[in-house]
Amino acid sequence: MGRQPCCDKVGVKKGPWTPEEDLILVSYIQQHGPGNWRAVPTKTGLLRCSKSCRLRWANYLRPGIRRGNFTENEEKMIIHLQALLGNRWAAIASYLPERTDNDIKNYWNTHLKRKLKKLQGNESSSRYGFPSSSSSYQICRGQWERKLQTDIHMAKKDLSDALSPEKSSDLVEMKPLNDHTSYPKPSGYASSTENIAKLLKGWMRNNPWKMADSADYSEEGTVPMKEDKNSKEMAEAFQSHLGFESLDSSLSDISPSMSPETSLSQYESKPHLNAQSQLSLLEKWLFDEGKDYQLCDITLDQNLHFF
DNA sequence: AAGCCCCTCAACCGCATTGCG
DNA sequence: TCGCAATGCGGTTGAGGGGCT
Repeated sequence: MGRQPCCDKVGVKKGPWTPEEDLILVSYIQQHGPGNWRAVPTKTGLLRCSKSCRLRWANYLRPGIRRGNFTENEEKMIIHLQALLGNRWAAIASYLPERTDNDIKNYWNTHLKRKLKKLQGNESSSRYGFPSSSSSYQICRGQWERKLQTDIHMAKKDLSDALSPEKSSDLVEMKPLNDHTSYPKPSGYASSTENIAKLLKGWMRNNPWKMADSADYSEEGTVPMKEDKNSKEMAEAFQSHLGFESLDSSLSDISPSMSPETSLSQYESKPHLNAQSQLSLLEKWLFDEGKDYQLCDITLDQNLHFF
């Protein structure tokens, strides 16, 4: 017996979303918060299936998404994570909080895959300058796996700490780290989402499940601009909780601290603290390992072994 | 200017997983 | 424990835009 379709196919609209539909969806989520997608089409009158609504929100309308212009560091992270995790785009995306899995997947398929293949043809010219013997590759994988286990263990510990009663209240109040980076304006129809951004303005302010700092949501997809002393303190506390110093500036562009919107989305679909913890751990690992352990022995062409 | 080709990315499809009664 | 509904995820498609001839 076949699975029931997620929605009645009759009368369901398909294809690109119009600005009007976006506005309807955003206003609904503004009032009710994301989730219960099944109810969205009936409650909003949108002729879209629940999955389409969820996807539209998750990949496009959700605040805090950065689109296009992947930095070189992001590129490196994606390449390494893809080698490590395979095509688990959602998992990879959890390490790049501003990127959606769909975006990463598209970027991989359209840019990186080709790039790697090109480089494979030119084996001697490893862009990252790593050796490519198979033995070092095996050692490297083993090190990656051991390191991953350690990180998972640490992440679990973070989680259990976070869930302990005496700490949980602190964590609820923990604010995201803001670096006040402006997100680039989306392209294409996305520019129409300036309207959406305007609609979203004040959303966090009125939202019962809003995050701290939300009152400063600014126009056109930028993150809040106000420096909050408390958030700095919390950021420091957070980093000390993780047990290492601030990431260096090379990381800042791939890990710009999370905007309230991002935090919101993480509350929606990603484990906030744990994901952030793992993110930081992995970032540090990815960019330190190359120096300290020569762990990044995997050349780009070796990544091809994984797909 | 017109036609063709290629690339990008938003969105769809279907399977997997999770949650709940 | 089971079955169903809801949600998540990854692969794939196709519309639209840009570049080239």
